[in-house]
Amino acid sequence: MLETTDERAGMPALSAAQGRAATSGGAQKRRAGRPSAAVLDKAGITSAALKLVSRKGYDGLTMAALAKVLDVAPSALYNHVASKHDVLLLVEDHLMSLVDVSGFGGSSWEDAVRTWAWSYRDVFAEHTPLIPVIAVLPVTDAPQTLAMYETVSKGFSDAGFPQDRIVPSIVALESFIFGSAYDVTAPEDIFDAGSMAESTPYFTAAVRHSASGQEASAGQERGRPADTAFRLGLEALIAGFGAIRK
Amino acid sequence: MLETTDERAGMPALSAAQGRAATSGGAQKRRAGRPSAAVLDKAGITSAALKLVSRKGYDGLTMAALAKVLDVAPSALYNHVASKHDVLLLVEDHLMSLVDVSGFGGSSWEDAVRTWAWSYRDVFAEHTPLIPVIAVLPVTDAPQTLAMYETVSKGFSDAGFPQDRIVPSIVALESFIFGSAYDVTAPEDIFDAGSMAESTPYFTAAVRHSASGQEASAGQERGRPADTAFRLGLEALIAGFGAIRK
DNA sequence: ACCACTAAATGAATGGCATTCATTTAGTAG
DNA sequence: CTACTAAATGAATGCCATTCATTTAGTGGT
Repeated sequence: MLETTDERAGMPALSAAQGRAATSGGAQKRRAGRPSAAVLDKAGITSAALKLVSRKGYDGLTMAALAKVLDVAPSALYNHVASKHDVLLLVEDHLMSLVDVSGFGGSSWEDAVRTWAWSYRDVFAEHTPLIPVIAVLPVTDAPQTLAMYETVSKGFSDAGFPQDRIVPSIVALESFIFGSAYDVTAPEDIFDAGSMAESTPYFTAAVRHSASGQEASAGQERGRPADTAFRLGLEALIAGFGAIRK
Repeated sequence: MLETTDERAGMPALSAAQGRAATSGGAQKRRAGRPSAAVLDKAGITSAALKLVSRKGYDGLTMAALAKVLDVAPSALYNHVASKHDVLLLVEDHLMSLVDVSGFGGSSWEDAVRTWAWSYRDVFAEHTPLIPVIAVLPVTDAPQTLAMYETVSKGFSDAGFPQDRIVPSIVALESFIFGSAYDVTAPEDIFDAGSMAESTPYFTAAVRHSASGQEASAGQERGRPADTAFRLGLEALIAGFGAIRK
């Protein structure tokens, strides 16, 4: 009990506890005490948190704001999650189900990794504040995350990876993906040396030429500087790891 | 004025504004009003922040705690930095000077990159809360950071990299380094699937075999799981990027 | 020598935040 | 009927970054 309350359905995650704030104008407040029908559950909290994040960003994700969206007192949340960190874990695990692992099983190992890595990066580029949470998250209590690892592990195994290289390879790819997700959110002028440009001639020249290298792919899909760097690194990792297979 | 106050010396960064709290028992408080000799400066704030972090971690780095270490009222800090974020930038830039770029110029490009990447990862593994700050930090107001980029850019240029590939290559390496820094801090049992192990056979097997792969290097230098993954990824990137050179 | 200005400190707010606790009410097991 | 547990409210609590009015000290100009 206590943890199994909402894991039954798995996917839908948008079931109970909606509409009150939407249908009623949020007018008459609930009186104190347990309501006849439960207002909150983990699935509802998760989807409300996602809505809130997409509207207001992670700065706007406060327990108070979350409670307001759910038309509930902030303290009520603590009957369902132990802390704000818990809420972030719920969100994180939900996002993992959005990562595209469909290539494993169908496509070649190389193409499967490409599809997986790009979608993984894209998902978390929109949620970089979760990266410190994920990167250190024991997988135990994150079913979607575990499911992703299982699919990817099987893909590597089927591709002929020696057993003892599978986890390190995945970890290395993930590290690259997390770092690259930050890169997506960096400002365009991140490498503008400003007034110190004269004292850094090599760097300044390299930045200038990378910009002109970009012009070729202007208006293209995946043509931002962050995409160029990601593609370059990813292809190197795929080539390097591909050579490990027997 | 206003920004140039402490950039003069560059390296030492441990000069002014010390000892007051250490020598005097912190007994008699300073009376209000500007003191004859300035108590605070950026170098002092930076080194106090570093001390505080090493003693109490980043959770312990609060403006109040920092003020206490410096024997000053919290509001006094705001005469020297605009925000806590500013303090983090000072710390970040100082840490960049600890990254070992000495390989560029002496060693082969491969060895220089190895030295640089390992030390970069090691430094920030101890300071992961700064990663979200760095990854998105315009380089303009971070002199040490800029200096590092200059040295590395020159190393890549001298090694025969085409100009338009230098920045993307460095960015890709950095992304991998940042992600890998998190990995160092992950708990040992991060991949323990717990009760769900039966439903994830491929993943569970891979985790088991990666553990036994580790035993070989038990007690070794750079033998932790995070080190294995980092080496694997780094060597793949070096090999892949090395092929770009003309 | 005086005056205006700026720089650097104190100390007292301010508002936001996560979290806790006492209380109330509703279902449920014996 | 009676405990007990679950799920809500609402009123604290304590911490945190930041701001502001005030005080004092040095500095440049006349």
